[in-house]
Amino acid sequence: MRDTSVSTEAHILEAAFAVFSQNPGASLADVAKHAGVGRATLHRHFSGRDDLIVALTLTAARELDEAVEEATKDCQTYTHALEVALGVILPLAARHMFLATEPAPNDPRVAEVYANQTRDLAHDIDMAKAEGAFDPHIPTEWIVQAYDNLIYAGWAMVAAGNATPKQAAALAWRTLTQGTGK
Amino acid sequence: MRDTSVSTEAHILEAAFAVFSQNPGASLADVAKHAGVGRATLHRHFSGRDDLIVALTLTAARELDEAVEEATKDCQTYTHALEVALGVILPLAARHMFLATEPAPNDPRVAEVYANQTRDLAHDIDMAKAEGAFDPHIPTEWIVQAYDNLIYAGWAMVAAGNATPKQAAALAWRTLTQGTGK
DNA sequence: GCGAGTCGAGACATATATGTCTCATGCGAG
DNA sequence: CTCGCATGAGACATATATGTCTCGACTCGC
Repeated sequence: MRDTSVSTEAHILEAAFAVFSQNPGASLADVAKHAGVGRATLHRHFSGRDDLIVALTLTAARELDEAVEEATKDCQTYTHALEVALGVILPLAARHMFLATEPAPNDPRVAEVYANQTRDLAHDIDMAKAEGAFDPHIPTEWIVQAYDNLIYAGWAMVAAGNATPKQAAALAWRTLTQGTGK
Repeated sequence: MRDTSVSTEAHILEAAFAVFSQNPGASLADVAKHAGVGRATLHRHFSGRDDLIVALTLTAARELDEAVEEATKDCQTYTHALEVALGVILPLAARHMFLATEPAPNDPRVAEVYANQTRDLAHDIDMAKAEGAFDPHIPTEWIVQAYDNLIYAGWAMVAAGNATPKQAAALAWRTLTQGTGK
């Protein structure tokens, strides 16, 4: 048996990230063409659009987890880990952010992934609160929202050519922790 | 001649805001049904989906402009005006935010509206910088992004039932100006 | 009451995305 | 070399949204 299956799936997923990032409404034919595979082949690996989106979501979550894990493994504090994580998440946003606007397939695995991400982030923020990084009177839910949306803002800055990923991450972290005041 | 045309258009636009807010991918048939109008009637007033989206965009922009104008007309400083504006924009976000994810029709009027909004906001922020509200070393483009995305974060808080619009607006403004630190 | 204009319902045609199927091809394992 | 398997190309059927058209009913101004 040839082992091309795995690599074909990977190619399709990679093409899907590229195509959907630029045009979230692209057709599966567009994805197949960009992947250099036949439309039928795409259907052999993913039963339909929803299935593909689910696979993309799980892949994106795994990429994020691995990148954050790798980057923060030597961090001494939760606060520093959150800052470092922001720096590695932001460049990946260009690949992943379209999933936020995509109509989410009603899949339990996707729901679990999102729930886990939010829960883990809330946990780390609570720990950082205990370290004194955040005002304990501010709801953790708000800091989660602000964290996510300032990452999005940073990605928009990079996309508009107004900052490098590093600069955007620094601005986002500074704004989250100290605001934009003097 | 009956004057029902204007009111019919208004009904359709209102229904479109309601329907698309909950499901950005809804069909025009859904909009017509929700408006209590025949599908053909919708096409008599709006040539197609793109035309409808353009009308929604222009309507939303006008609503925002009027609300902000009215709320800030007595403000003494640009800084205070930005804070007040944030408070009136946030509740409207529930109606308007789907337009941000909608594939934007390539219409010059829409482009002009967005350009004006960004330009005006950047101008007000520059003025507020001069008043000392923002660190002049931070790019105005970033503050624009942070302002917009913290509004979105506030709307998400409200949508999740974690805050009232007033509370969310206060959190967004506090975060923008002072961050979430102690 | 009358006519003009608008409306709701629905038939009809069209476009596009989607999903399935077939068949010849190419490539690697044995 | 030969067989097996995944593939590319493309035909085919289907579903859904879209856009146009017609027709009878309604309402308002006159």
